Order: sequence, then structure tokens, then C-alpha cells
Amino acid sequence: MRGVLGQEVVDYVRELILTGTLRSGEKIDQQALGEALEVSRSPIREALVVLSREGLVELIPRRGASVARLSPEDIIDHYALFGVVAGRAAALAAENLDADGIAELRAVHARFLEVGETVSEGADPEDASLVPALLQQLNHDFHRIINLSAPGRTRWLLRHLEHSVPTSYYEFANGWNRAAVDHHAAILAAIADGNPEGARGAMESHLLASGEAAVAELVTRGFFEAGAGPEEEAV
Amino acid sequence: MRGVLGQEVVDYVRELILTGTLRSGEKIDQQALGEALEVSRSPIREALVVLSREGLVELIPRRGASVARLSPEDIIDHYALFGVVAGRAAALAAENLDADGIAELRAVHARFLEVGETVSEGADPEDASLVPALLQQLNHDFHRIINLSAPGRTRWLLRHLEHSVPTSYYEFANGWNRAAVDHHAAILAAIADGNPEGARGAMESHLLASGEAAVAELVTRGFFEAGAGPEEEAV
DNA sequence: AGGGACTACTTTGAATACATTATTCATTCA
DNA sequence: TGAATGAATAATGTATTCAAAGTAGTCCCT
Repeated sequence: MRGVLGQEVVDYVRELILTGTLRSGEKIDQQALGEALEVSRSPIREALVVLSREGLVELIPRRGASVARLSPEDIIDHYALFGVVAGRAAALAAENLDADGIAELRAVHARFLEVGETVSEGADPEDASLVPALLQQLNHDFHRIINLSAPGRTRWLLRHLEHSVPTSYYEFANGWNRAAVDHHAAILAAIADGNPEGARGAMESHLLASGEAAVAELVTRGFFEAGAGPEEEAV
Repeated sequence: MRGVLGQEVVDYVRELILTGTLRSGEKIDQQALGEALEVSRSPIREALVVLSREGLVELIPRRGASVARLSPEDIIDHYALFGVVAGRAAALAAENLDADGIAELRAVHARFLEVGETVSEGADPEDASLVPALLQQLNHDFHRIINLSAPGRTRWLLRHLEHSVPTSYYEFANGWNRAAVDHHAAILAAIADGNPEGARGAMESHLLASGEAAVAELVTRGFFEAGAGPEEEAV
């Protein structure tokens, strides 16, 4: 993961796992992966170490790597943790965010609402394919502004939690997400009011709901269907 | 980090960093490290990836690894995060821990108190060197029993937070720690009472205090004294 | 004398090679 | 017939080699 190659491998394998192409428990062949990406095993191995620290891959000495067996409960739990940490950031934002930051937050939220309403009315069909990416970007900006109020270590952990597991990845894959906007509105209101506990609670609720949505999406992608892994239990 | 060598390297370098032998920002030479441990650079590189994901090492492409520049604020923040997550586990324990678990928790706490009082009275001077390790073990057991009530992902994150930065590592290095016992007593009482919010708050307070203690200990070890790193700022 | 460019050296990142361990499949014995 | 043992095969972990980027030191020019 030092140079560029390892990072590419990380992204590639993460995509394979999160899209359900590689299934839960499935073995990951280093040599096959290396041939597929036309790189040697050195960057492959470093990438697998990264993914194992993220919790997406299980590494067993002398037995190699396999896709981690994540249950729906694990995903829910992960989002709950994410909520607890992001809630801390939101509480700090309610205490510390200055007027400029709040204005910026309002602007992003307004744009978010605008794009969402437009698409829900069925307009702009010609560039409809761009909408999910745009919504995801605006969603990301919204959270980033809040998280900037938090100390460095909290931001560090939030970055890791965000990548460790399917998070906002899918939230807007299927278009407009009404619930997310309401949640964001509540978070924004609490922060603007300087209400730390309100912001914390709103953020936690938001991520709990996101977790349930993510599980639903992952189910449709066959994420939880176990592949033929070495740990596979016979029935 | 696949085989056993990588893990040894991780433990070795972590020790160097946490004891202050390697100082903040100092460059880590792969070849020198390999010669010191008599292993090749392959496991070294994988170990450095692990440590970079833990936040103890900073990895810059084509420039190699250096000890992460952690400030006292980072350590405090880290403990606050630890507290938030451990607080969640404690709240769940207050809801879910059965009678056996509570009894076990009481037993560990009683033993903890007993060992501590003994040593504070100056008794058992012949095996005094064993006391810190014993206290640390009992402290660990106490938290482990609580954490077992939490879902898998929460336990996973707690494990990582525990290793990522000097945590309970030093708490009992200097012998008896009166404050920790009072904290544990409060946590135990809240859990036994089935009081989730009380347990959460007690756990958070406990770790905030631990964070301050850890910073004090790290200061005496010269942890925050910057070494001659590549990013070193000229005054 | 100070600054910049060129060269030599060091160190990293990636690929290949080697050794050891797990897995598989066939054969044999109960 | 089934389980167990053993060799053959495949894959992992580690070491070594090779190429490219970075660093430092010197020399030259202004």
C-alpha cells in the first residue's frame, strides 16, 4: 500500500467485495489476483493487510486471505459505532462551528434538497446518471463540514469507519433518499441552535437508519450469501 | 503480517515507539530494522503497513515510514473515542449481562482491590515486580467481561483502539492506581443496577481520566519530544 | 560568497526466486 | 466400503534481486 499499486489493489478488491462479486468467506487467491491486475504478489499482499485491518478480509497465517464473514448484525453494529463517533463530532460542531461554517452547511444542505427535489419530479432525464454521484458528493460534503470541528484523531477514526464497510457507498445509488434529507435537516438545526446533545442524537439516529438501508441494499446484492470458503460449515 | 515474523516486527516497533526509543517524526529505516531483527524487508514492509493503519506510523509513498507525530491532544482525543465506544459496550452490558457475568465481574474487581491494597501497604516486597503485570491483567479481565456483552464489530473496534495508541499499557506501570479502582467500582455498580446510561457515563469518565494519566506518563518518557524527521520544522 | 544544477549514492517499491507448509488425491489397510 | 496414510501438488511466507525515485554532496556559475 506504499506506492500506487497497492492502493489500486485495495480499491479493486474492496469493490469486488462490496458489490458482492467476491462472496462472504470466499478464498482470495494472491496469484490469481496478481495476474488479473498484472502486478506481482508484493503489492497484493500489502493490500490484503490493509483490507484485513479494515475488517473486510480475514487473514489466517499459512492459510491466506478470505472475504470476512460479515453478518447483517455486524453491519448494523458498524453503523451504530459510526453513529456514536460521528455523534461526538456533531456535538463538538454544535459547540464550536462558527457562523461561516454554519452558513456553508446550510448552503450544502439547500443544494442537496434542490437536487433531490428536481430528480424526484422526474426532471433532467438526460443527465440522470450523474445525480447519484452528485448527491453522494453533497452528502459527503455535509458530513465533512461537521467532522472538521472534531479533533484530528476523531477525524482519523471516522475516515477509517467510512471505508471499513459499506457505508454511504450505497445510500443514493437508487436515487433520492427522502429520509436522509430529514435527518440532515434535524442535524443542521441542532448544530445551528448550538445544541450538542440534540446534534449527537440526530446524528446517531441518522446513521442507525443508514445502517438498516445499507443492509437492505446489501441483501439485494447477495452480499450475505456465503461462498465456498475454507470455514464453510457443512449442513 | 501474515506469518509470525511480521507480527513480531509489529510488536517490536510498537514497543520502540511507545517507550519513546523511536521519537515522534523520526524516520524508520527498513533495511536497518531488517538487520536488527534479522529478517528481510518483506515482513518489515507488511508490519509498517499495519502500524500505519493503527496510526502509529506515517507512510509516505517513495519516502518511507516515520513515527507518527502524535500530540497530547491526539492522545486525549483517542481516549475520548475509546471512552465513547467502551461506553456503548458498558451500556449494553448493563442491559444484557447475566447474573453469572456480574458475579464474575465482582470477583475480578474484588481481587483487583485486594492486590492493590496489599501493595499499597508495602507488603509482599519479594514479588513486587509481578504486581504491575497482575494488576494490568485484572484490569484487562474487567474490561473484557464487559466488552463481551457487545456485538462483534464493537469488540473488533475496541481491540483496535486498545492497540492503536498507548492505552492501559502504562496505567499500572507505577504501581497502584487508586482512581482506576473507584472508576471500576462505579462502572460495576451501574452495570449491576441495570443502569445503561450510568454505566456509559462512568466508563467515559474512566477513560478520560486514563487519557490524562497516559499523557502524563508519556511526557515523562519523552514521547512527545520530536526527533529529527524529514518534516521537521526549522525554528 | 551564495545559489543552482549535475552527479553519485542511498533508499524505496515492485518483481522474481526459494523454502516451507497446507491441501488434495490416490492407495492401502481395517 | 470407509477411513487413514502417504506422496504429489499448490499456495503461502520470506528472501533476494532489479529498477526507479529521492537525497545529498560537490562543482560551477553569477
